[in-house]
Amino acid sequence: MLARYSQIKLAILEQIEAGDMRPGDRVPSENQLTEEFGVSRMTARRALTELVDEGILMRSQGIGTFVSDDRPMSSMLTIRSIHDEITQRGHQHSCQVIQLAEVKACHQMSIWMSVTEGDSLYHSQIVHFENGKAIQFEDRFVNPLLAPAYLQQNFLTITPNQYLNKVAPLTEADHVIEAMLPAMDVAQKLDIAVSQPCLKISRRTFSAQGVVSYAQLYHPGHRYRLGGHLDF
Amino acid sequence: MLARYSQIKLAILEQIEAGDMRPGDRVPSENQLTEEFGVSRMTARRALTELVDEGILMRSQGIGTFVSDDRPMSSMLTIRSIHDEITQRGHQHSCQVIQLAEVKACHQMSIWMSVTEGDSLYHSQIVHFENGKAIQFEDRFVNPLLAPAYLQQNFLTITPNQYLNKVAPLTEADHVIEAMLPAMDVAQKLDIAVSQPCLKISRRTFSAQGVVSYAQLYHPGHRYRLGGHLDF
DNA sequence: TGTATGTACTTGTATATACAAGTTGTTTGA
DNA sequence: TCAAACAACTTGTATATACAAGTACATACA
Repeated sequence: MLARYSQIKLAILEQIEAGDMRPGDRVPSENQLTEEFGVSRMTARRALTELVDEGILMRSQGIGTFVSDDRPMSSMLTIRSIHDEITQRGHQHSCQVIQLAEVKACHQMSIWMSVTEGDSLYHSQIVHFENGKAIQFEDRFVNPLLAPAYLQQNFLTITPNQYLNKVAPLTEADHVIEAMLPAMDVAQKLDIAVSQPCLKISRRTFSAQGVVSYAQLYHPGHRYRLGGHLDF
Repeated sequence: MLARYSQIKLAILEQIEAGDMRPGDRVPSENQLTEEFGVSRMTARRALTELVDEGILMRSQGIGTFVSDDRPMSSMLTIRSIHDEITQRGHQHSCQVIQLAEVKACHQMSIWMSVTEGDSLYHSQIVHFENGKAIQFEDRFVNPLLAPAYLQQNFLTITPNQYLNKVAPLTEADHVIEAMLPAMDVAQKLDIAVSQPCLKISRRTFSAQGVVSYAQLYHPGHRYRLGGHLDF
């Protein structure tokens, strides 16, 4: 059962999606939504406020709330399997599983993955190679409830990403990209010096049921770049 | 007169800024804030909710609200002025113009900017500061035909990005992100050691008339991260 | 000892209400 | 005619309240 403010959000989004409301059009005022949906003004307000925060709507005091302009905003990072990425370049992909085990969630991890501290998590560490050279060290935690057979997978034939996308299709993701010096063990796994900068991507992926996985991906700075293209 | 929920937000931000609360620390619960500031729970809640939306705090039902990792994040999906990015975090932006001149296009640059080798280009070098700390070294080449008054701008009041977007609205962009060690002169401008990794973004921006600008943006790895969110 | 239960906390959702503040159009009055 | 005042709308801020849902810990019980 969805929260009522979520239902109102969906109703508005559907109308925009269907073209019933176009950019610049006025959406019902808080009071109109209050009557239409039989909720209090604060609930209607919450729906509008969140849509404004998400960039879908714009509002001005005294005037009203409106559908904002279309922002096509193609995402610059599509989430692709490292395997596809490498083979698409015509190169050979191989990988080595370093660890595959069940662990207990520490405090930090429990917050990131929205589980209780001490809950079971699956943990995998895999190094990916492109033409024999290490190109990614993947340190990943997985929610066992959403991917119960994770530990039984043969990651030499299917990447974690591919598997997770199969059992719990992605609906959302957020990620952070940073430049850093690798810890000693990371440097060793990537076969680089500790003074070689790394590109690190920390990514949480969501399915409809919640956080599926938290992955930290380390790439040797001199062997890997991220590219993207934006249209406006 | 600031709204009370804004005052509470500021109070919390100041404590984080001052180091009284560090990443992972617990912030007062809604009820504690209610007593401490003499406001209703909904008002305290609004302060926390907005800080969560801004990525400053994280919260879990039944557990509490915590300070999240405090390094600045910028959305990687949109091209924004570094000035907006910094002021939106409530921080102070300043910058220093190192160079502003007309140069001849070298071979490499002529290809990147789709001009003839030897053609005139405008070249600027600017260091941007967040609360006095260098956060971006911007090395930019501009097509004079599309932004003829570029050299006359006062970049202390308008960033190159803002100006270019005004005279030649962006239609497209592509960029490459990489981790690297800074050259000596870059390290010096960012006031970091040459052994400190940098996040480098190389970006070409297009308007309807063609390539407007080619920029190389260097950020200290330990002071800057790129963040993004994807929906499917 | 181990398990269930209760309690006290946390955040999440929802309502009803009040007044402030900004905008627009109409009406009133000089 | 023109300008001030007003009314009717909008969103913005703030309170008091209630219950739901998730977590943690102590306590009671078998």
